[in-house]
Amino acid sequence: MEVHQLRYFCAVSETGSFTRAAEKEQVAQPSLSQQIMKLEEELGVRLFDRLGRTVRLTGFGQVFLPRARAILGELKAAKDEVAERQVAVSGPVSIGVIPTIAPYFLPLPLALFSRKYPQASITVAEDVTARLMDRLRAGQIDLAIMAMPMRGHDVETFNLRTERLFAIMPRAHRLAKKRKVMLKELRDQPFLLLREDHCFRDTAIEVCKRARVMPRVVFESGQFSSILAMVGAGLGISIVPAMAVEQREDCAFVAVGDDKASRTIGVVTLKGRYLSRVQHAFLAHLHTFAPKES
Amino acid sequence: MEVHQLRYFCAVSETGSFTRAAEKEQVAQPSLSQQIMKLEEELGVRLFDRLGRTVRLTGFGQVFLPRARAILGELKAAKDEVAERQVAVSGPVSIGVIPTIAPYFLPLPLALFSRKYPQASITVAEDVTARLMDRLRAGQIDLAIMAMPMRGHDVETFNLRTERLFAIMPRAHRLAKKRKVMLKELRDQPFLLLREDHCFRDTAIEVCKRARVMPRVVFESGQFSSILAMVGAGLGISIVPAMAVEQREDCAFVAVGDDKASRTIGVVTLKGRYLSRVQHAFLAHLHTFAPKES
DNA sequence: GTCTGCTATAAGTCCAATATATAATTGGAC
DNA sequence: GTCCAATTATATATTGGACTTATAGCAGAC
Repeated sequence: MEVHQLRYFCAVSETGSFTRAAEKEQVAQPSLSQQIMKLEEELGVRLFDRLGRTVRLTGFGQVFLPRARAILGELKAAKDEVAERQVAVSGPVSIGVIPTIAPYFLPLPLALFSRKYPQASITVAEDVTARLMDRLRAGQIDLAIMAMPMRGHDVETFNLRTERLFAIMPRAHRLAKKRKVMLKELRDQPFLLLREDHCFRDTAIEVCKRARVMPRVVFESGQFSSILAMVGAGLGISIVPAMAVEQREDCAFVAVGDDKASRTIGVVTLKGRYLSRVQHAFLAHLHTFAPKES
Repeated sequence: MEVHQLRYFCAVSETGSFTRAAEKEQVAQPSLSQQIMKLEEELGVRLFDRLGRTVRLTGFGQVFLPRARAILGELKAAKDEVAERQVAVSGPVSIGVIPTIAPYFLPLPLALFSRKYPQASITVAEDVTARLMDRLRAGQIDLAIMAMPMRGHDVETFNLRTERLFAIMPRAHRLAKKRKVMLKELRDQPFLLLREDHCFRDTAIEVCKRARVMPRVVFESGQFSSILAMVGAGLGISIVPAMAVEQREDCAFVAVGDDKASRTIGVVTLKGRYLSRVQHAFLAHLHTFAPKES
């Protein structure tokens, strides 16, 4: 049973004639006759009574006609819906962000995009890098915002921004008034760091290592705000990226002067993943937050 | 958009692999790949993400899948319904009968058929010959039972039975005691006849003409029972076919002795008209009431 | 690196839908 | 009855498209 057979059948039903149906369907009459016969053969019943001058539906034809029409209608509807979704910048966008970026970077781009495309429904999943990558590969999220570089032959990335690191210490700390601090000056200070699965912990430890400093960890948390509060309480010091810097009564932020004491964040997508119109639009939107390429 | 493309699409969705889908659909994998690509091209979107080892539906694919499944399901349902109607001796049978046959002949065959095929639903249209033929040609009735012969290149007929005619007169009539009567003996009798559009009126007049008798009509009706009552009341005499003969206090029935004083009834179907299983069964059932062919 | 498993591409085959031409049938005019 | 117009069915040839086989390309495992 083929689609064109159904089309021909409906055309004959409507015109009441093989000849006129053939004209309507832009096909030679014998071809149409054959296809109708083939359909009748497959169904095992005659669909039309050929009464010389005129052609009329049999009882079976009358039963089959509405179904054939429904099927043709649904074929068109299916096609239309896809086309509709294609032109409309609407539908779901699912993004993943690591916790050390989400609260600082995301609000603005998200708000701007939502205002530009009110039809888009964005879902944000906040999770650590490893699990975000799992979700990305599983197709659960369309893109992820995380720390760069992210290597892997199955992903594509671009950078959003690179930010300096800041040492954070209690107001009363001896280094608190400096405009800049070198990491080696922080040697032997008690460190407050993120938990192990957070990638910024690795970043912090990495830059320390580079400065020949082995941080002594006295507190671990899943978010900067806890760390800030603890530092403010005098528990120790820490390192945070620029975007986590905020005005606080109890804390002082001092730029880290070491070379390469920075974090780069960027966007990761799965290579070969087809993105819908909205998803693509969101990606393009994020691109506007990226540094100009020269 | 072709049916097999939808089948392939669903198969890939279910198996998550072009190769396994090809096996399932009994087709070479490249062919299946081509058809999927063709479908994607027609829709203008990618339906699958090809991610090396695995294949996954895109957002569009997820939208399209339920619709594709529905369409395939309805194709099958349409086919099944036709097949169902084909094997089952059930459904509508619409027959037409002239009023001078209906009450006498029809009850028995109808009852027997209904008992044999309880699923069949028979509709009887009682009307005069001309209008029955219109209905037959319009496809409103499947067959008609009427007086033979019925000529016409677009119909097929067979005879059911030939019956003698009977003169009907009041008990007190001078001819009432005879076993046989010739039409010429009825000359000058007041005649009660059916109305003009009833064919048995023509039959009666025809046999009279043959006997050189011009009936003087004093009453016309649409049914024999009225005529019988009037004859019983002494209004005059009439002629009826054998099947209309019944025991009555007030009437006497005397066989008409003239040659060819008979009526033949038969079944008419439209040539080239397709009959469903039940309709055919009813036709065959009527055949069992026909005289044996030698 | 090699091997395996998967999809895409290439080239050729073959069937089925199509077109053209014509026969067969019917309906209507005469 | 014959003849003509209209319609569908049949015959034959063509062609387009789905199919096959073979192979390339690519990712992942080892």
